[in-house]
Amino acid sequence: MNKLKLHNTLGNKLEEFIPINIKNIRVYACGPTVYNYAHIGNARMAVVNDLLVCFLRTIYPKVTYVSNITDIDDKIIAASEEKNIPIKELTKKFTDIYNEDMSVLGVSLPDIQPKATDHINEMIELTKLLIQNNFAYEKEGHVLFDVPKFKDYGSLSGRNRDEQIIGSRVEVAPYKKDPTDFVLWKPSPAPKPGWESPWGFGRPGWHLECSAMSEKTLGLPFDIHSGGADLIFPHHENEIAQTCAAHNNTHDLKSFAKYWFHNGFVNVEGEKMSKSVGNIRLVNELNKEFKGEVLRLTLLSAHYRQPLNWTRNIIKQNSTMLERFYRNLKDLENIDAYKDNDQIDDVVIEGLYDDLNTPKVIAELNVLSNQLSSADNKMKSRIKYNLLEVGKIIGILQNNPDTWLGYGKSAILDETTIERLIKERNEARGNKNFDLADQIRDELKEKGVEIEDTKNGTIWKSV
RNA sequence: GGCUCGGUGGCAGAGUGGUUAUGUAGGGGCCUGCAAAGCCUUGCACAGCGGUUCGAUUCCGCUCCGAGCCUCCA
Repeated sequence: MNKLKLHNTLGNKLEEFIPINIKNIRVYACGPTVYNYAHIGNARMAVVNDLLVCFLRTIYPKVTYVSNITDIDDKIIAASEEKNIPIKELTKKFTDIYNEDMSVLGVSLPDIQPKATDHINEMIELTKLLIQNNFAYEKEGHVLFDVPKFKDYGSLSGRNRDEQIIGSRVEVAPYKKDPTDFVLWKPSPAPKPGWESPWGFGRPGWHLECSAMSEKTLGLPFDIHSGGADLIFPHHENEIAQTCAAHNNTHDLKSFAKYWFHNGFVNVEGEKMSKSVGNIRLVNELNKEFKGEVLRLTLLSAHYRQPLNWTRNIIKQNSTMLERFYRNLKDLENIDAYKDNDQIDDVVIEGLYDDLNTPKVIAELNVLSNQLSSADNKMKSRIKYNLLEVGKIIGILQNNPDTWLGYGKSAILDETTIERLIKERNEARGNKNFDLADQIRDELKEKGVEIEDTKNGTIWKSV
């Protein structure tokens, strides 16, 4: 029996996943700040977590997946002012675009997608608790978390407070008692948006929302808390401090979430993706050029914790691979997907159990694909079963092969015309008039129709 | 400066103390009138230097190089 192992950032090692409550696995992923189009890095987080949740669902009867939308934040305020669009309108627009773009990549909506602005009260209550427990203090309209009081601060990211102060490159705000203290609540002078609170009109600090929303939607403790690797510090470190301190569980960091799951970064053509370099790859743009399934497979072509270097070349390679799988499925269209024990081959599925090793899984699918040429019908049936069932988990190969490959569909020519031309060409071939035959083929190619002569006759597809 | 994580064949990317990763690209061949697809076949690897070992790409140490975080960031 396979056991799921996941890398836990809290402890920094591979651990067997043991659910808190086997009847309901609870997962929280830090979602996007919605002030712009999502880029391929956002997509990696969404796809990896979608895979995690989808795989968990094959093991456990119920999984509750929560991923938030951050809809109040300095960058949003700045974007709203710059574009002169009300914040609500801006965040609604980019939330919708985010969900749409992700769905093209085969990412399902989370079960709950809470918004920060719907949880201001919870954040205020949490802040009150922290003040009450003497882990937070108010100064100049700010409420700050008193980091030195939290002994285990830094455990997640593996750094200690002193080193951090020495290495710090930022000026310390005058209202902070300690350089590492962070904001829970801050003043928000009009026209900036804000809410009434015991500490005056203001808005929450960034880290507070995820502490509030995860507790509200999932209860404490929950199983897995995830996000991009850059969130380890300070965001997740601060979340742990807030939640544990608010509940006086400062000696048990796992009283918040048991497993911390982080995906690696996406680089672009070997460089960090950043606005200054101008190499941000937006999902919205990529979706216009490539099939979502190709992008998804490309995102899963490296292990989720490894950096992924996003280049045109790897998209092309994965596209070719995916097309081959679909050709396999096309060749297998008259074979039923079936396997005696109704189980995915162990050698194939074990990669997923081993910290979601998708490159291993994909490699094993290729091994199966290579066996097709010499397979009998029983074997073919098994291979088809594996392709489809594993594809279901990792989010590929669920389309109709004909549709995916473009067989029998053309945007330019109508079917009758194509069939007539193919017939004329085959007549020409029969008469050994190959010049005419090739001429017809070229003509079709020009109109985006490619033909293949198979032993069952000529078939055509759009390219 | 501190804390992480890496350096595998043209490219991408797993893994392992001794045996083929896998894909893609390239070479050769088969099939085809020719294509396309398919099939067969074939190069090319484990940054460097030490150590442990019968044996290391895999473990340990050092060196070099790269990336991320420490400030908003997926």
